[in-house]
Amino acid sequence: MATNTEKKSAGHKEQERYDKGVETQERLLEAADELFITRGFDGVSVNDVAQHAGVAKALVFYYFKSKQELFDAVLDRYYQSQAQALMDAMGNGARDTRERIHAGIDAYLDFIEKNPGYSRLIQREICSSSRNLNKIMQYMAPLYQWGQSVFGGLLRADGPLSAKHFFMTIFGMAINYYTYAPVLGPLWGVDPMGKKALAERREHVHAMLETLLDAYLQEYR
Amino acid sequence: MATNTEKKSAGHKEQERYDKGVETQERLLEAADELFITRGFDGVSVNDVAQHAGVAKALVFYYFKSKQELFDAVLDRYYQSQAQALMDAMGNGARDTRERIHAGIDAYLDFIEKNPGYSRLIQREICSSSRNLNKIMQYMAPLYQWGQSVFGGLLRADGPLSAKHFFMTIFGMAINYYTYAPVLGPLWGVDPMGKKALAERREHVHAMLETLLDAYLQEYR
Amino acid sequence: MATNTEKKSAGHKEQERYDKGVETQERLLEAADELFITRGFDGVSVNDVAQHAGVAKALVFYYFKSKQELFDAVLDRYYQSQAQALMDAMGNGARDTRERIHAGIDAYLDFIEKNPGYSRLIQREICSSSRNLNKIMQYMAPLYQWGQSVFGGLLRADGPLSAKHFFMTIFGMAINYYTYAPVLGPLWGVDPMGKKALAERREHVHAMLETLLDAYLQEYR
Amino acid sequence: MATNTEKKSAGHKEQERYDKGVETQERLLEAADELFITRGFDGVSVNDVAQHAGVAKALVFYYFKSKQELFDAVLDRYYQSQAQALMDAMGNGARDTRERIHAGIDAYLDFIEKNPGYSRLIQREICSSSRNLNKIMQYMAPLYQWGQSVFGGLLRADGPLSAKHFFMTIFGMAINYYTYAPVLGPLWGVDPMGKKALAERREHVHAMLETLLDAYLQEYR
DNA sequence: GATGAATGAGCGTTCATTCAT
DNA sequence: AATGAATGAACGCTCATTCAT
Repeated sequence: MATNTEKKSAGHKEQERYDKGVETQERLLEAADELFITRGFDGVSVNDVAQHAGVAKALVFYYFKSKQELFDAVLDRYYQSQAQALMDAMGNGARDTRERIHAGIDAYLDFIEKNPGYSRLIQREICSSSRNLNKIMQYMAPLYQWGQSVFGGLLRADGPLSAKHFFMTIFGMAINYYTYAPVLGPLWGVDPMGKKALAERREHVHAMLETLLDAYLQEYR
Repeated sequence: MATNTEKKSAGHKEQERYDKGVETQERLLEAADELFITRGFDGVSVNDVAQHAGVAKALVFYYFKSKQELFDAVLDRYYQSQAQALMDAMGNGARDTRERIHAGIDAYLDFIEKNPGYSRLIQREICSSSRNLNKIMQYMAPLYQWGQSVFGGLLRADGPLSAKHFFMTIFGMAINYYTYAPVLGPLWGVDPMGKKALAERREHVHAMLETLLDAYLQEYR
Repeated sequence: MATNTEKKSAGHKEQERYDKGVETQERLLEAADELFITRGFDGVSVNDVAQHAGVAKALVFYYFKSKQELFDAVLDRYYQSQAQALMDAMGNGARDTRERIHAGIDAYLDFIEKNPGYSRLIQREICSSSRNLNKIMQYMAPLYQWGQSVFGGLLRADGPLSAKHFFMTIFGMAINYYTYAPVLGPLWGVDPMGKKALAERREHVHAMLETLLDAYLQEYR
Repeated sequence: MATNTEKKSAGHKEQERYDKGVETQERLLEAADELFITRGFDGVSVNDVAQHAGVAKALVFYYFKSKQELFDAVLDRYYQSQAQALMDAMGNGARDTRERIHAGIDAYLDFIEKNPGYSRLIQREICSSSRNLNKIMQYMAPLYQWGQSVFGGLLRADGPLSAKHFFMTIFGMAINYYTYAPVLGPLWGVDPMGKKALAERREHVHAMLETLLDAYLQEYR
């Protein structure tokens, strides 16, 4: 089966054949990505995806054995190719706690700005509870671990001022702007995802963060 | 709308039938509410709603001429019957700014805790951009206005420390805990919607708020 | 719901509405019957059935919640409306054993001749093992009981000359002619389901039966 | 067919490839055989067959230009390689009529016991009338001829006691036990295809046969 | 006000088959 | 000889919606 003996060392013809499948699969993922993000799992039909990718509907099932698996593949692609890079950026450097926190938030904001669709996709799935819950846990886990790694040692584990509440507060503060962006446009009269607006928001978040850190992490300044 | 416009008095037969109709419509709304909240617009069929309400499917179209209109009606019911009450609570009293802010946040948290489904429903719709955008604007507008009314006079209108950013930060801080509740359960090992956990969260939010107000609204103490 | 108060005692208009559904369901069963018999479960599509009945495909699922249930309904209809009549005919009368046996075989042959399709349907399902096995058991059970009731007392329970082997032999002798009828036509050059041929076959079976009874049930002559 | 037509000798590479092809085709037939027998033509997909054989789906169409032709090939393989052997066994020996009949039945029972799947496959096709009718004729023809050769000279050609009825009776008596085997298991509480049960059944058939021969072929004892 | 009957369009999925390599 | 890629048609089934009563 995979013996592949002597095949004349390939040449570009061979290459073409091999690439064809991969390329098609990639095109399907791309199409699925765009559609799932804007309309959600139930709002997208397999036909939509196939048409958007310019292939026959049956091909979707040739590459992904079900619609659900295609959806998972879209999520996994994000998770694997980019969330990892995010964690790397958050973790590296041996700076002090304050710097690590600011760096971590920056890395996370970088990630959201680069993948606004992914954030919304995840957010929507969370609102639908149950289904895909473990996929979301997979997404949250590294973020939460980062939160524990920076706040865990400084704040108590329970109560209103515990590390976990702190983390959720900062997380919400950071992500909600992007979630609500489509509404903020008409409301504020500016493009909230424009370069200038994003920089301004980032500055705001860092300022808030600094204030809170001043208040609760004084000793680690 | 619910003003019950007398209908020629009619005799008790008429009255009975009229009441029955109102009651049926109410039952349909109730059923739609429950289902749309947990599964979203595309995840619920008209049949589901009718069955859940215990009436014939065709009745859905008798009372709401399409599925979309039923969905809108669910949203409107919330908006009209409850969001208004929320705004009232936020606005009333002539206390000083700090108190008004804390009172406003409390009123909003009360509302979310009482209608956790609605929050998620709205959040999900926001993630789907475009569709129902004006419905969401309708939801956001009074909140945003409240934000302007308390922060507008104290902070400048633009830049990283403007009122609008402040509002979004507090809003995100407050709502995100509830949005992520389904994930926090497994992650934290406690029921995040339990009485004790909710009280703790509320206390946390007020503490964060106090800290930020201390830093940025000193002069209005 | 089922209160149905005062509906003007129906009249033919009411009657029409009621009949419409029953009639359509009946037409679907009729169509399914014809098709399943000639082509088997897997050889017939729901679309085929609907088209054959002259209704929309979706109606099939309105009346029968799956293709399998439609199939079962076809089988049940036979079983209930006719197999019962068969058993009645086989059981009644207080004649002696020989007469009861001949009468039973006659009743069975009557049944097969009247429902040649059903026999073949059952036969085919038997060849496909497993699936629908209990449906077939349901069909066989009364026949087998009859066999036991007439042979059980006269022959031993085990061994080559036991009642159960005797029953299977007579059963096979009787039914196989009808199963193979489509082949016998070309082979014999006559219509094996023609009136004359059927009478001849029946006479043959009785003759064989008589011979076997002479040999094994002498004492009960 | 399997005469292995030398193909220019070619060197071992050629030979290898040729053998591999034959072997693959054989493996496909084997897989198709198993599947068609248990699930019927419509219950098996080309994909099933290919997977069961461990080869690519497209190969099925390389060796058998359609699914139907693969099905026919399965039937033909049985007919050619085994039905012939059956006929040989039935025909050979120049013993007297009685012995030839018993020997013929034994050979047929041997065949059924060795190929229980084939019998059911044929039986199922018979129940589906029309389709594949000539394939079935091919199967029946030699059996029928054997029947004519042993009974034809002794009994009249027409009427209830004619050779053809006699043949059908014995044929049905013999084959039906095997056809109904899946039902007899639950019904009798024993494995009807177990060694002991088969021997018992065979003894029964010979006993019945003997009784009938005693009655109708006395003069040829 | 309320229902059962009916439908066409679409759903996710599988089919047998073709083709370039 | 053998394969992966590709497809159009069909599969069983559900959908939102209409209509006569």
